[in-house]
Amino acid sequence: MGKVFQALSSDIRRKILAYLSASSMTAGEIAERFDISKPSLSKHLGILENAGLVSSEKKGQFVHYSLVEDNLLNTLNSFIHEVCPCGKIYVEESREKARAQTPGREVSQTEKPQRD
Amino acid sequence: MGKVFQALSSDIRRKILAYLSASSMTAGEIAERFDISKPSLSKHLGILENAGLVSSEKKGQFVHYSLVEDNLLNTLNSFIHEVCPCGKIYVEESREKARAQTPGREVSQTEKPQRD
DNA sequence: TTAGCAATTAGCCATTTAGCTAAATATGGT
DNA sequence: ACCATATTTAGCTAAATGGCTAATTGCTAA
Repeated sequence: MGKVFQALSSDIRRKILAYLSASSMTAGEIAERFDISKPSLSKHLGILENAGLVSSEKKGQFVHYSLVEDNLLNTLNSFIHEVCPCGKIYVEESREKARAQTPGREVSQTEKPQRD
Repeated sequence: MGKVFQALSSDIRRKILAYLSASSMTAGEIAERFDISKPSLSKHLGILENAGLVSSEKKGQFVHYSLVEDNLLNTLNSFIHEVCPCGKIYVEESREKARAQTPGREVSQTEKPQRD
């Protein structure tokens, strides 16, 4: 778990994860998007992959990278349970109540994403 | 948000957060628990406080530290929505289905905590 | 007011991190 | 075989991190 948080501690690495959220990309495509040299980016991708947040597949001379969503979600979730094992349910219940009482007004970040 | 992840990237700082999850403590009490000098620990507490993950209150010659649960939950949640905005609902639905089909068997980390 | 304890700040050193350029390692096309 | 392209590895430097001890600040109590 330390490796995951270490990986997430860098601004550019979090941006890379967000950039990969919609689709897989080659190392080159990612490097174009961010103002950084290819070797530097390669190292970041290596760190993300080593943390299990990203997976790579070589296709010919290209390497395609994609997000491993499950690892991210599971790690953050298990961390939350480690650190705030008791308080979480009250926060959740509070938000549910707020949602129920003033529907459409509670638009916090923690609200469930809409169904398509 | 960068500050929060930076703070979370350290092993000992995550341990401190976990240690504070049950109750507030003075800097000295925390320092006793971890094999580290008081000045070093003080710096860690400063980083956690600066990130908004911990709050401090001076009482006489002691400084009491306590966890700020909300900031942690909100930051992680908003990050998740940033990085996996679309896939999350499918993961959730999948888990709900699994839970419905084999009640009592699905005990993953992402399951809701029990009501007292 | 002076002694003593809690906590933080200052100053120092070793290690790690993040960036770069140049070189090496594929792979594909001619 | 040979050259061009994609990516990673090597090797370097500057800056950040994390630890320590010693010194400082603030408070309590004798």
